[in-house]
Amino acid sequence: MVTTEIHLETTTNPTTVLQQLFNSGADTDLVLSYFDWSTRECKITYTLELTCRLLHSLAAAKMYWNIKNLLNGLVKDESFCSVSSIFRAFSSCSGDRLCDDHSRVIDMLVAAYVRNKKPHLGFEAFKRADDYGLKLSVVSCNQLLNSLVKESEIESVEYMYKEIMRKRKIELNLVSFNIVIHGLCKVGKLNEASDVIEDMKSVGVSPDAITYNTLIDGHCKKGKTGKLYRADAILKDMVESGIPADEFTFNILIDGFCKDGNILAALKVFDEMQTQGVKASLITYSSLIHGLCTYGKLDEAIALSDQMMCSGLKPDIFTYSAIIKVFCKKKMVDKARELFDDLVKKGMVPTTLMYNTMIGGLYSKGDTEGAKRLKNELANKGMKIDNISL
DNA sequence: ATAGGGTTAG
Repeated sequence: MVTTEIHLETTTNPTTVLQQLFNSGADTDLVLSYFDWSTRECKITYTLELTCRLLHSLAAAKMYWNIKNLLNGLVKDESFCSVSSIFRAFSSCSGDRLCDDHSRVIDMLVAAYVRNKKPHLGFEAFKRADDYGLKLSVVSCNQLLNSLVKESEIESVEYMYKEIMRKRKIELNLVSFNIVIHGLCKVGKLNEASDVIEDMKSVGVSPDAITYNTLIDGHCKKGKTGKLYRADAILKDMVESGIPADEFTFNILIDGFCKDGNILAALKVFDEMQTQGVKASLITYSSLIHGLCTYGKLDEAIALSDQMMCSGLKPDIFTYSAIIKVFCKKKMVDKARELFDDLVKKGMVPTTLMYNTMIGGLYSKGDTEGAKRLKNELANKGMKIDNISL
């Protein structure tokens, strides 16, 4: 049995105690206990250097859960430590060169920024990690890329992608490529997205259904004339590569054709979907019902919503919204009102747009009283009608 | 998983 004796000089300064603990080679568990206890009881904030020294010890001891907690605290208070100060503290607290343990802490720092909704700081950390020769993991990179896509920070996504591909130290995987392609499609950079598909193939990563679906959706949502033609061509590529269209593919195409005003084509895809044994979902029905409503095919829309109910699907807020719109447009306001009450009863919260639709429907039927009641209800929730349209 | 895991549709 090994016993470590620690000789502490009589002192009341927690910083001195912590330093002595480090220098005496105390167990990381013990150092952490003292760090936590003194932070809590003495309300002390240690210097970034000491904190980083602790983080490094924790990494060496593989105490990752503790690192995660500590980093969460650091990241929440960004006035206390900038990204650059953290890196500086790391290089000054370690005598030797930065090692794998440092990489791991910095990797977890990036993940902490993402968790705390600060992707721009994660991006800064990504750049600095490279300056300091630290290697991030593909998991943290993907988390960062994904949060940058969500924030529509596509320039940063492109920068990261290009740097990683140029330096070839981090090996991107299928998910990484899919995230980058999604980001590019989101801002309409469809050619760049296709280039990424070529890149991934050249490094031996094969596109999957998500890759193709993302690109197809990109073409449906962007581009003017012939956009569905291009989407169709990608679908052909997809199937030829041995990847069959799935639920996402069909839904993307159906919505694409509906938004393009080509209801017949959308219905054809809907048929094909069923022929191939892919089950229609709430998303399928809400796209179609919405499309049919927009182009005045109200009876078909109602028939489809009946079909949906019969298939055992329970409408959600999106499908309710589409069906209510259909009934209002058909001046079957009682039926619409019934559904409106129904969804509220089920605990769903109507959107302002749905109130607008209902109020518009009631007015067009001459039910001024009913319209006023709903208007008041809306006002009581602090919401406002903008424009009433059907 | 040495911690941790990310992507597509209304």
